[in-house]
Amino acid sequence: MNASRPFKTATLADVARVAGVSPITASRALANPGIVSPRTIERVRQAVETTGYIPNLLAGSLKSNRSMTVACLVPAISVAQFLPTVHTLTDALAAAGYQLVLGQTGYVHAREEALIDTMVARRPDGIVVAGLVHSPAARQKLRRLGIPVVETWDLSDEPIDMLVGFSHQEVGAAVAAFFRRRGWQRVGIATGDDHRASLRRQGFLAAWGREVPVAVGPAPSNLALGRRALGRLLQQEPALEAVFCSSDQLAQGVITEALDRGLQVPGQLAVCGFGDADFAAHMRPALTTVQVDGAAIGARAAQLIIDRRSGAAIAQAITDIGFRIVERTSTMDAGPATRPSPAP
Amino acid sequence: MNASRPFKTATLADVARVAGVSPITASRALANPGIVSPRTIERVRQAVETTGYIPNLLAGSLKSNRSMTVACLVPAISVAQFLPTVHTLTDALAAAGYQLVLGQTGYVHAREEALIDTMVARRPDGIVVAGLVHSPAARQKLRRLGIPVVETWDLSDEPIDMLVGFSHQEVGAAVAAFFRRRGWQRVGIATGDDHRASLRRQGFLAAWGREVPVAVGPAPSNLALGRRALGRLLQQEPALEAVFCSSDQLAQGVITEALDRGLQVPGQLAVCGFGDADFAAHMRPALTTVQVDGAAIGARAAQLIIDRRSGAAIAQAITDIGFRIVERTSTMDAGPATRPSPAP
DNA sequence: CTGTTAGCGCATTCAC
DNA sequence: GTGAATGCGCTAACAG
Repeated sequence: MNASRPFKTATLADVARVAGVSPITASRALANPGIVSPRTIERVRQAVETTGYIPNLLAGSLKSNRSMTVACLVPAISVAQFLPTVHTLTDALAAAGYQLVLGQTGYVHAREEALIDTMVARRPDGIVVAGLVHSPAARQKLRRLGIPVVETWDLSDEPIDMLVGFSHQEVGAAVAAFFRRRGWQRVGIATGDDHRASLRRQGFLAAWGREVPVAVGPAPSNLALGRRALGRLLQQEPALEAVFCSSDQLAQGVITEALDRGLQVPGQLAVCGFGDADFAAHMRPALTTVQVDGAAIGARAAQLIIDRRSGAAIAQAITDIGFRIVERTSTMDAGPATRPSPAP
Repeated sequence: MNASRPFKTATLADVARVAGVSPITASRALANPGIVSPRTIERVRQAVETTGYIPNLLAGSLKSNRSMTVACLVPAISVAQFLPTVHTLTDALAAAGYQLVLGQTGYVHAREEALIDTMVARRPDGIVVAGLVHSPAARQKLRRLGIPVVETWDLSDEPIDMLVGFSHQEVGAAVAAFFRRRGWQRVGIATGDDHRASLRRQGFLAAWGREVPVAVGPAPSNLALGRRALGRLLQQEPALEAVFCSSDQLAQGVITEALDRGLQVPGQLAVCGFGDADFAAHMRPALTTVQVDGAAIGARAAQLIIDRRSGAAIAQAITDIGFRIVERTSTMDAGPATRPSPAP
């Protein structure tokens, strides 16, 4: 049965003794084989085997000041949006020997600060944040500490350190322009209440030029919230022609609710999502959405951290990864021409 | 600009000097305030403030042999199935001062072993695995090390240490019994190729008593794979009445494809998923599925690790968390009676 | 290519 | 209630 007390393992000193070398030679044989003779390496390798040695990275980190960990802060791991980023980040870092320490801020800014303190106490070699760090105190602290920080999934002129993201206002503006090109007049927004979704809404409204019906629900949004949102939008605007949703999950709910109410999508209602989730292209109707390469964000964030720690110069501290609108069935053939006369 | 070299922080010795006490007193004031005088605590607290001290948990861990980290191994973070477990686990552990270190095995058993080695090198106070650890070498190693291990989302008579899960064979058998009660004869299975999905399929087939059409796709499954799977099932059995899917995402694909082909769901085809994803109850038709309390698994796993490390006796090393079939619209009103004559 | 010395920052153990 | 000494396991820095 597994005990509650700490477990005892062979140390590097044990390995060195068995191999008949000094501890530092054993250390080098394992960490830096290039500068040790092949015969010594082999002896150490065998000693590792017989002793069942497992290195203690905690001890190594203390001396070398490199913990080989990277902290990753997300609002909640269940937010589908960030999954490809976390996935790729984890893999890319693991390939370079880093482990990812996960923290959830829960969309609460106060917790963000406390969480950063806890994370920093473990001396991560870098911190990757989904979104920007909002607490000024936390920003200042991170800047002073000089830990490599990558903020992601957003854009800012003054990141704490490095940034990989895109402009949510531009996303909103692009969707507004797209809706306008289609000739839709009566449009609405179904959105989560998180920071980035709000930016997209603002961008949309600024480009659109006048107020439109908005249904706001708590983040993270899902299909059920989308269904409710459409109900509220239709109350405000029974002749609704198009809806911009802050996530594909929300869009799926809007479409489900529309079809359930006998509204054709497309035809009577057009729907645009955000995120290009794996189901977006394959649902019926196929969902028009804003595609963001979340995996690329994770890969670039990992590279930035690794480069920074290896002393390489960072050519570009801010990367705008962009986005594009993927037009699919959910926004086709809808518009004033095909729109039946508005309900009373 | 953030530097690539290690950052320098005030140490506990600095705090002690500023507070005019010895380092160990400063340590106690922060970690064990109960045995230090209030005046001293206040002086130390102020010294922490002025120095900007951030404790180094790495150093503390080395001495105390408690890293206050827990390793969590999942096939891939993007597998929606485990998200509630990881979410709850992270939060429950954080509340007790533990941080979660995330690792992805990628459904590759060889990587599982290497990943466990890497994780163990950081001396976690516990390891939580989504699923069972399959590599015998890794099992043996973990057992010998005596680290608290919680295997989850599966059942076994001989867990490495502790276990919180349920029987996938029983799930399959329960769905088979459910299908039989409904009187369906021509049933099929759409499934991912991962271990647990295979167990559910086996359980289904054993209870069903004879072979049925099966469409297997790569894990993790999604909507697109579900669409393809239905196509293949219909090739094998054009008069298909009901499909058991290894995930709700897969089921969503099967339903989408069915509706797209003009098959009514329910009415002509019944579909049962697995997992009770957030969208299952709200999609149209509402999805009948197997509900598993993933958050409860995470909460119990956290509790087990915390109890074990605090020396508490573990009353129950194996917890069968169970499951239940949630009947919704997707399996209603379908059956031989309403089934049109089979296609040629 | 290998070894010696020293110390990372903290908490345990023992003393007072 | 506080302090001094010691060492957790490893690696940087310097020597040879």
